[in-house]
Amino acid sequence: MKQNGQLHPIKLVAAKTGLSPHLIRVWERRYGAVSPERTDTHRRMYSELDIERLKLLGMLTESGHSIGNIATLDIDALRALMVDRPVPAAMPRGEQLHFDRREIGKHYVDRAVTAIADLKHAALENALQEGAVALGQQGVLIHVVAPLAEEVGVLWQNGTIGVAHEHFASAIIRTFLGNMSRPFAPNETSPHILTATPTGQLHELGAMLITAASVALGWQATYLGASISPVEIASALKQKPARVVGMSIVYPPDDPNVAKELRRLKQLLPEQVRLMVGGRAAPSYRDVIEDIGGTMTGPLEQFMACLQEAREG
Amino acid sequence: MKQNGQLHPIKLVAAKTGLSPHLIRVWERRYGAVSPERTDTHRRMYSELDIERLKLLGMLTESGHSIGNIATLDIDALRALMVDRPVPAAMPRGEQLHFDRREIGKHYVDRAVTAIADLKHAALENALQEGAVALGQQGVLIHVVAPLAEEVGVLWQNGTIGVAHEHFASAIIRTFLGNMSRPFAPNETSPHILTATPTGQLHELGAMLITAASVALGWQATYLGASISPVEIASALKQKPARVVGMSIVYPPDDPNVAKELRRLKQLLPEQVRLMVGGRAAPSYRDVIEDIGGTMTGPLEQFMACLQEAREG
DNA sequence: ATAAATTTGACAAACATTGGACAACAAGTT
DNA sequence: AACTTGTTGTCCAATGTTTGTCAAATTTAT
Repeated sequence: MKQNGQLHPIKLVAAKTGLSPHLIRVWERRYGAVSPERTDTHRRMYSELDIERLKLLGMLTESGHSIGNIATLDIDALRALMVDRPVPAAMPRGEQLHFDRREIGKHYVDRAVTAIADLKHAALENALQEGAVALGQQGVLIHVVAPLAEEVGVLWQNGTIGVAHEHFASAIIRTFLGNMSRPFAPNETSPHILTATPTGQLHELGAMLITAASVALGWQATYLGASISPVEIASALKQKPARVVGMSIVYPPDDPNVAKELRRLKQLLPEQVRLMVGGRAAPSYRDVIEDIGGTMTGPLEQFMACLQEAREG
Repeated sequence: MKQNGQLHPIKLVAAKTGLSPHLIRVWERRYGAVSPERTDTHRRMYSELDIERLKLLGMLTESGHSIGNIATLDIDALRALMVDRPVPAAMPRGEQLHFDRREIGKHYVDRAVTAIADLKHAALENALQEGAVALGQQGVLIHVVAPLAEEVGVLWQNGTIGVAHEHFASAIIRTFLGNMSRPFAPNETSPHILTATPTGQLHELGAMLITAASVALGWQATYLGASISPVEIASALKQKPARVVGMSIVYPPDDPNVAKELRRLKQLLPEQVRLMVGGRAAPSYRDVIEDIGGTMTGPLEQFMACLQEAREG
């Protein structure tokens, strides 16, 4: 560690924290937010820790906390609050909509990732729930859950988090998606879709995402799960006459078995049933998919667009 | 599981819940929906629990409930409403009490099995939900979900239903269990338990059952998932100091690997952490479990009894 | 000398609070 | 149809509090 941490003058601190020197002094005077050292000529000199503190305070006030209430909390309490902070509402409202929804989504993804790393059940759920409030049902799927799923996959593969974290996250995300996929009004008229993924069970999240997305668009979705054979799907189709079969392929980017299964599936499907394949790895199978008359969709957004279109067609 | 006694100003609450500050105040004035603390200058300060309440109220009114009717319900009732479907059709009320709880459970299991065979999402959910109403949280776990999980396993192995049905059922049961394992009130004092299963991902349900059961008994449970290595568990224990590690072993009745893993686990566990192993296949490993000083529990009921006892010990 | 920091007091903008008023809507009644 | 009655979200005005910014006077750096 740092035995004799560098001390920094206020101007530098202001630059690093994005706060004005004025403000920093006022926070000190009024609320005792920090207590910097002084030179023998009364100049403030801030430690790294002070800077960290001020940065946190800046972000937290930005997102709605009032400075008077948090100024004296210790640094761990501040960090704890960061986990639950909502998206800064400070922007002029008009712009907020213009602002990329992806930006807002990122905020919640960050929160979710932190929660996962800390194994914080409630915090993860809150992040998702508040994301749903901020972005709407469809928005949270596209801009929070989908990127989060990928992020978790990445972090897992590069070892930043363990399997336990990954499963912990999956369980909670699945519950969240499951709640979303609850059939709303049992509306007889709305079209059906069957969802599944041909690949291993690890990648169920993709299929559940598709399911939730379908429900959000007003379809009646039946989720068949992972590692489903074409025969199973065909037989399920007899019980649930669906207009579309949606599949998600997330991982193996080039598996000849998957290609084979897709062809097989097409043979077993009735004529009028449309096949839509999405998920991260879908592009790798573009040729096969087009060959058998299916629709390849990339990111979730595109899948939803296709689904929307299929509804009229 | 907010350990934070922090209070939040109305602005922040508004951002987190998506309600306007106006509306929050009006709900308080007219219906007593929340009773926030006040600062010495009369400003409202909301607890995490208040926020949770308001979030739920917001979502429920959004989906059609009238605020006047739900404003004063307690938080558990609100959560129950979130999961509620319109149709509470049921059993003959009068006889209900006389029956053995197992008998009643059977009724719901039957309904659930039918729903699974027909791929009826709503019907399956209703069966579970109504089972929970009739038998209570613990009762539904012991007498409905646990037997149902076994039944599905059997039907699947003998080919009566396909993988698709099995996965379909798993997804919905998991969501149901996930909703049950939602951490309740921020209760700092309740003990922690980590749950997992060492075997393949197919048998997650067992572990989730244990998790839900623990929560029903007032524990704070962290679900780590399936195929978790001893190392993972030990490392998770550093983040979440738990008193008990609960494992579920459902399937391979005699796997030397599992035995090895269990021994390994014991080595890595701190002294005071207790190990409890349940699930269908647990008895096959009785020797190992006793050897390493763990507790073997058979059916879910027994697991819950042990957990109860461990709470005092 | 010019630029930057410090302290103090002052101020305006943003934010909260209370209480009342109002429009939109749904349901039941005449 | 017209009229009541009740519910619910929004808005206004008057008052008070919190917070960011500024100016003035003074001291310190370059």
